[in-house]
Amino acid sequence: MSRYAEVVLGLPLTKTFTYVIPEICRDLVKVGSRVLVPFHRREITGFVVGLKSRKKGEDFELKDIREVLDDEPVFSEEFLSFTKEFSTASFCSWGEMLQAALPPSYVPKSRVKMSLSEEGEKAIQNDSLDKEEKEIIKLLRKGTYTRTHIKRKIKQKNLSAVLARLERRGLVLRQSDLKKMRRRVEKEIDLTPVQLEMDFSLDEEIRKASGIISESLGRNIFLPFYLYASRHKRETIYFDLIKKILNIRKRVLFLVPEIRLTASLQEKFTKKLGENVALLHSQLTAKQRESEWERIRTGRADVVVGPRSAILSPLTNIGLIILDDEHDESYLQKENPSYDARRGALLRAKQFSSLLISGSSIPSVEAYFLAKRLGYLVEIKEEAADRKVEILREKAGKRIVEERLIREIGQRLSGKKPDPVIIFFNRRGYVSFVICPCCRYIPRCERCDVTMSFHKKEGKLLCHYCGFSSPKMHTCPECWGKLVFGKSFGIEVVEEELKSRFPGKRIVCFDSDRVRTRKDQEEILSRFGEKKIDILLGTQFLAHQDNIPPVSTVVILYPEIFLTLPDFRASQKTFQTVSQMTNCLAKEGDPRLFIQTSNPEHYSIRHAAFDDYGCFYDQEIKYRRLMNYPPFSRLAEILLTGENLRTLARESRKIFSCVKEQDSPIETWGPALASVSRIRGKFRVQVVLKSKKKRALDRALLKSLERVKSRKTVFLHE
DNA sequence: AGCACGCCGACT
DNA sequence: GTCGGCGTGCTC
Repeated sequence: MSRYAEVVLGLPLTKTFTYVIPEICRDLVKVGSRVLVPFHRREITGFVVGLKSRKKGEDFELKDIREVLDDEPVFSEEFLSFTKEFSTASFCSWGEMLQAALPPSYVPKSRVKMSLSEEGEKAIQNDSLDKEEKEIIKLLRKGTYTRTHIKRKIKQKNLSAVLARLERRGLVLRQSDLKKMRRRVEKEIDLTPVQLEMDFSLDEEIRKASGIISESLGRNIFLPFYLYASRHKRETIYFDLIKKILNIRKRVLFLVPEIRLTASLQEKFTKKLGENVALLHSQLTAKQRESEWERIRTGRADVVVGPRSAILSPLTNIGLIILDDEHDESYLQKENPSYDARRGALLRAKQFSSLLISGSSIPSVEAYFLAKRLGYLVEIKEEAADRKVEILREKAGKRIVEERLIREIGQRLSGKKPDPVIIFFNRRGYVSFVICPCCRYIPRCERCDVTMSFHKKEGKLLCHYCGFSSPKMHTCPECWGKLVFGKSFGIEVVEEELKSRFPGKRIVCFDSDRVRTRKDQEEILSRFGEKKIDILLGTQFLAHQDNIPPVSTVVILYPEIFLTLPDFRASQKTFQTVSQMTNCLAKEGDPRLFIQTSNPEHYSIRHAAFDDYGCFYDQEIKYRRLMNYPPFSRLAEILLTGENLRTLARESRKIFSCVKEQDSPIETWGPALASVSRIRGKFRVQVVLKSKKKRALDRALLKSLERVKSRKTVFLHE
C-alpha cells in the first residue's frame, strides 16, 4: 500500500510535491484523484499523479493530505500522460493545464478571510481605535472578506500593517473558507452502438478524398491529413468520416475556432449525428459545464465539438481528431496556461493512435508546407471565386470613403430592388486617441501602455486592452487647451460619413461595442437577410460571424492595419482577414469586391481579393525561406510579465546569457519591451529565440526558463 | 500565484 | 531611533 502521493498543483511551478497519505484514506487515493493539501499556509487542490511506498531523500517532514476529493478519479492515466507531454511541449505548468481541464468549480482553494471577533465588536464602542483601524472594523462588520478584497475596498497605503496590528490585539480573526463541491459521479459506459446510415450520395471527388482518409481507419495507427478544400466540401467529408469512426466504435474530437459555435452549428450536428454530441462553448453556465464534462468523461458523448479548450476534454477512445479552420489564430491560448490546441491535437492523436485531420480553405503556410512535404495533403481543387475586384489606392486616413466608392454604393442602394452592401473596417471607436494641440498631451490608460480610444457614441474614453473607461474630456488637464481628435479614425467615423452621404438609408454598425449579446447578433443578421438594412458596417467582429447572409457587394476599407504589426505572420493574418471578409460575397449574380487601401500592390491583399491562395502561398513561403522564418526555422517568443520592470529586465537578461552558454546556433532578439509594454499594470518584456535546429532550441529554452523566476509565457512557431 | 521575511529611506 | 515600503525566496 502506498504511503506517499506525488501531487501537482495548479500553480506556475514545475515541481511535483510529495504528501503523506493518512492511514484512513490509503485505499481511497488513486492516481488522477483530486486532493486537498496544505501548501504554504493555505489549502489548495492538488492532483495525484503518482503513488509511492517510500519517500526519496526529502530530509524534511512531509505534510499530510487533508482530504481526498474524489471517489472516482477525475483524470485517467492516459490523460495525465497526454497533458504532461503537452504541457512540457508548451513550456507551461502541468498543474495549471490540469486545472484548466476541469470545470472551475472542481478546483476548490482556501483563501484567508478576515472577520471580526467579539472584542472587535466591543472595540468600536470604547473608542480605542484610530481612524484607519475604524475604517477596517466598519467594513468587517458587514461580513468576512479576503485581504485583497479589503485592499480594493479601502485605499490605505499601510493596510497590511494595520490589519496585522488588529490581529495581534485579537480584534480581527483569520478564517479559512473552502467551498467544496460534491461531484455527482455516474458509471462509465461504453460507446453507445448506433448504426448510422452511410451517405452514398456524395460526389465523386468527395468520396475519393474521404476514401483516401478512411482507408487507414481500421489500422489503429496515428495518421495525419491536411484537407485543403472549401468549407462545404470539408464538412461533407467530416460527417462522412465521423459516421465511419462511430461505426467502428470510436469517438471523435471536433475542434473549431471559438466563434463558429452557433445555434446553427449545434442544429447541424445533432441533426446529423443524434444526441450523442457534446457541445462546449464559452457561454455555458457553470452547471452546464460540469454536466457536459461528466457526460464526456463517462462516455455518454461520442462526439465532442468545441473550441481550443476542448483539446483538454476527458474524451476517451478517440479515433479521430478534426481540426477545422486550422489557420485560425484562436487555437492559441494566450493566457496561462498558454498552449496551441493544434500542437495538442497532434500530440493527442499520436498518443492514442488516431487520425488527425486538419482542414482549411486558407491554410497557414506552415501547415500547408509540412503537409505537402510529408505527403499528407488531400486537396480538392476549386475554381477561384467568380467576382469582380477593384482595388482603389488611397493614402491611409486621408479619405474615409473614396468618392468613387460612394458612387458605387449609392448606385446599389438607389436601384429598384434594394441591394444591401457590407462594409468592413477594422478599428473600433471614433479615434484611437485625442490630443492637446498646445502641449501634445494624450490621455493614456492608467494601467496599460496605450492611448485611450475615444468612443463618441458612449461619450467616453476607453482602453482597448483592459476595458478601463473614463468620461469624455474636453480640455487638457495640463494646460487647459481644447483637446482635438487624433488622426487614426475608427469605425464610428466611417458610420458618420456614410450616414451623411446616404441620408435616410438604414445603416447599422456591427462591432463588439454595440452588439453585445448573441441575440443581438442574430437579430441584426436576420434583419439584414430580410433586406431591412441597407448598409451593414462592421469590424473583424462581423467578419467572424459565420451566418452572414450573402451579398453582391462587399467593401473593405484599409485592410493594411494588420501589416503594421511587428509580427512575421502579418501578411498571413492580412490574407486571412481579407479572405474571411470576402466570405459573405454571393457566389452568383455578378458579385463585386472593392478594397480601398494605401497598399494596393501588397500580395496578401491582392491575392486574397482574387481568392488565390496558391499565389499567396508561393509568395509567402518564398519570403519565409528568405528570412529564415518558420516553417524553415523554429521561433520561440518568450514573454515575461510582472509588476516590476527592473526585475523583468534582470530576469530576461538571464535568458540571453543562458542561451549564449549553450554553444548552439541560436539567434536571439531582445530583451525588449513588448509592443504594448504594459497591460493591466503588468509590464511585458519579450525575448525571441530562433534556430534551425529544433532540438537545440528546445534545450536552450528549457535551460534558460528554469532559471527565470518571473511569470513567463512561451509562444512557439515552427 | 500568494504570502512571509528581511533590508533600506522618511517620519511620529 | 522606528515604521513601512518593497524586493526576494519558498511552498511537500
